[in-house]
Amino acid sequence: MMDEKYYPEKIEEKWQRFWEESGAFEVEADSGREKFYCLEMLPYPSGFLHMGHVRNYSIGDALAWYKRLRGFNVLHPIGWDSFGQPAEQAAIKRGVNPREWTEENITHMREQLKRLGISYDWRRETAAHRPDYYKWDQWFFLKMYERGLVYRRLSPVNWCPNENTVLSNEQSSGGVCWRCGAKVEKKDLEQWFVRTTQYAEELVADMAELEEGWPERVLTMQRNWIARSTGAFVDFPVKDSTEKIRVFTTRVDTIYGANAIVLAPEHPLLAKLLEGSTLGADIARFADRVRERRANVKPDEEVEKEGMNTGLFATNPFNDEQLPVWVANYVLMDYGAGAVMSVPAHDERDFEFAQAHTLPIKQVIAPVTHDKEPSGFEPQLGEDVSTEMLSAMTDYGMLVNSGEWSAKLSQDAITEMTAHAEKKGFGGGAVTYRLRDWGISRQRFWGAPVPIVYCETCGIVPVLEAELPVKLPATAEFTGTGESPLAGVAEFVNTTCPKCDRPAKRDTDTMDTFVDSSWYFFRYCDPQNGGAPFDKEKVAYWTPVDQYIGGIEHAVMHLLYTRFWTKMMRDIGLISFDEPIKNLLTQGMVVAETFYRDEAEERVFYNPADVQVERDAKGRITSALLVSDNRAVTVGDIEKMSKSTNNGVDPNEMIDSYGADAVRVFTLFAAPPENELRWSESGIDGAVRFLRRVYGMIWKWRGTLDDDSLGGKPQTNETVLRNIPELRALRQTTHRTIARVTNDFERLHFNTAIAALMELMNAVADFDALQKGVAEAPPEYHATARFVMREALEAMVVMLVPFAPHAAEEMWESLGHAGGMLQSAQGEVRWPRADAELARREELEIPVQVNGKLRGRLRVAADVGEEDLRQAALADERVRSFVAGRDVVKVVVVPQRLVNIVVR
RNA sequence: GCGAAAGUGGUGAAAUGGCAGACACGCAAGUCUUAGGAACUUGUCCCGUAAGGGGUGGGGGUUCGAGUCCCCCCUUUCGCACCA
Repeated sequence: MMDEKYYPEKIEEKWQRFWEESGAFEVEADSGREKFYCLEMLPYPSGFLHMGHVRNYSIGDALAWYKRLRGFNVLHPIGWDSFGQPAEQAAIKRGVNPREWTEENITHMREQLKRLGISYDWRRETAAHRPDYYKWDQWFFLKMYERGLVYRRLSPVNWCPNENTVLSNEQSSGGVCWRCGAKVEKKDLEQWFVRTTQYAEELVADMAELEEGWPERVLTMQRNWIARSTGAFVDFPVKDSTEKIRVFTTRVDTIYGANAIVLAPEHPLLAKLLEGSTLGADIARFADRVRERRANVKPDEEVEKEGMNTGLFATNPFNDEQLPVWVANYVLMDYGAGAVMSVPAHDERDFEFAQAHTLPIKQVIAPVTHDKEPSGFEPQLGEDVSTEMLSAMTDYGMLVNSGEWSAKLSQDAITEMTAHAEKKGFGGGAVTYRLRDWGISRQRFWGAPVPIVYCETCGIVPVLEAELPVKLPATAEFTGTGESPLAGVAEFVNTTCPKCDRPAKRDTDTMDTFVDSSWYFFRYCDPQNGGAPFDKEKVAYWTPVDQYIGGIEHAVMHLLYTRFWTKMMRDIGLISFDEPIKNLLTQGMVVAETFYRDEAEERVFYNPADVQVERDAKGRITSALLVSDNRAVTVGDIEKMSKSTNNGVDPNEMIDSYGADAVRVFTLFAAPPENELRWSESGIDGAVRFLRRVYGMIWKWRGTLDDDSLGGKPQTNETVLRNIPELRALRQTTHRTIARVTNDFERLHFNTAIAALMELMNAVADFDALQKGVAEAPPEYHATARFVMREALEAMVVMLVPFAPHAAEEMWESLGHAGGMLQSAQGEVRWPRADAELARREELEIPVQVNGKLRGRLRVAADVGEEDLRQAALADERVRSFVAGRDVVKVVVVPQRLVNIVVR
């Protein structure tokens, strides 16, 4: 049955077949059992698994197995984020059909996942590009349309000139395309938007629920992205007009220091107010220039503040001062009110602007902290301080030069002045967010069609629910021009109006793929449902997700959208909680060494597999040779695995050489999951070595553990145990290891869990070596030894399942358990239980310090009392030599741990 | 510029305020051999023959005791970047 040698290929194939045939990982909702929903971020089917995927799924699988062995009903599904640009790029560049391309990729990647032996319930597999899935994207769109949560508007969109497509704000963050890095331009198009801002407040507030289970980093990023800001709005009446200019400010306390009102170049009032004025045309030109400049600005570039005086004046409602109205490039139309009051003395940007245009600077806040120097100038209250002030003073302080508000503190003034503005009707408190609504229209083919029809008589008409899905046509003409490909498919475009039945045209845009991924893990709970996105009861059982695992790159977009989607689903009555994901683990990147040569034209990178590294006596890398020509290559930086640096490794090749189990063990052992994982070929060798040692030990002992001929049935014999320390010691190690590994799993510290198993293996090997010397021992000894060994080996094998499931199943079977690890559990909890009594050390080694320095060690019984420990420490000969001739000031005794003698 | 996180052997790393470096990789010496990309044994933070001393980016502090807590600085990584 079991081979003497460890042949991963054979074992892995055997158990993968067994799992599949026995439906080992297929689960159903069962209200009688506690559930655990373990989820990994679904992959885009690019065609090939990379090491990042391997890491992601190895982490998830370890946890899923652990929870299963602890008796949980574990939902562990997978699917495909199969809409999106690469399929369409392939269509444009190589003329392949996106659907066929996608399906082939899925088939290939599914095989790769199966070779890794990840324990998915494959019956629940979903794919975004299939009509039975995207039907529900469209259904959600209609639901949101009914509730006014999606709307259409003409909007300057972020446009990637390289990929000819619209990008969301998030996707164009920093002014570059998130995927290809091209400079983003602006273009006006009719777009569909999801009103994410309607939930802005909740998206911030509910983060309190996530503090426990989400990385602080992710919460910070989301908070920064939403950027809730409280302040006030104030209306400034325009002189000689009935119009008012509204500004938003967080520092209404500085309003007496305003020297101008500054509008964004796109501000709608400009055109209105300057109608017929000669300046109007100049301003329009200025606005155009600013816009063009903005589109072409490089990510790190500092843009100089430019502005134009409009000649208009607005009245400060607090003091009736007439302020000039400017237009400037640094004011943004889509934040706050699109206009600001410029207070140069107390705002850095306004200060810079005032400097650039030699505007007066008036100080209205005086510093109150005495330990802080006023920022570089002596306050000359009431004067223009533009010559003295070297930088803006943005701290809170005491109001000066502010009429009746003078001498108040900033914080109080903000509250009172906001109330005043509200009472007088020219302002009030306001909260703004940086978060924008989510533009979901894409001029793309490979996505879910927007279920909307345009009728000449009825206007914008939603498709009837019964008519869903609006199916994508088989193909379209892929020109790559940025025009929606669907617009060229007459059979698709031409339809009839759902309301009046007359000829009408369909929306030819498709939805952002983040729509698909916003709710996919709800669909896993009920993937075949034809009448609803999912059954409410099934989802109520399985969700929320207990543990989500994926890359940090989704910290904002995906994870924010899915939080929004959850709240929307709650409000349409599908679910009853606020947050979809209880615990989030963001795994680090997989990185590797790079090797290169600088050739005449370019830098040529060589794959680490083709390079031989030389080391010195300390193990430091001294040089590297390319194996093929035996000449040196330069050792480069450690970088994320990528094509451009040619430092990637192919999971398939790794599995071929070492087996899936070893790949998984190494992946989890080499670093904690949040850290970068540095791929190392020798590291994976170590993983194989470890598995081989365990396997060899099982092979050696497997038959004899049940063998009655030597001393009878293996069993514990209390007398033997009491008298033979090595037997007690192995039991102790076994139970200590169980406690450690269990605890490590709860903290998701897989690397230390594996280290603990390695230690147990070392202890087992030592014990095994001892057995040579006790051949003549009495039968009771052997019976007990076998019992102790069985206990150690079985615990080790079960705890190894989450990391190396194939090898562990094989070894479990050879230890005499038929039917597989899960089946043989028969509803029992298979995970071993640590017996605290057995794990307890009998004797402790207590370090003794003198003035904090280690001076001796005491061997004492584990239950030694505090006073006895103190006496023993003081009596220790070595310790005494350090204490002699000095006064003992204090003796600190930490029970079970340490003694520190303080002397003078 | 703003914000966050992190700095520990040659490397990946470990350490509820209590023996710094577990477990591995690499390296060194050795054993065996069917000479391998095997297995096993031993050693491996630094200085020192040793006794001993030093050591967790640097500096200060709290404490009987600090890799761990607090303050300042340096470096690196990540996120945001005219958000009023």
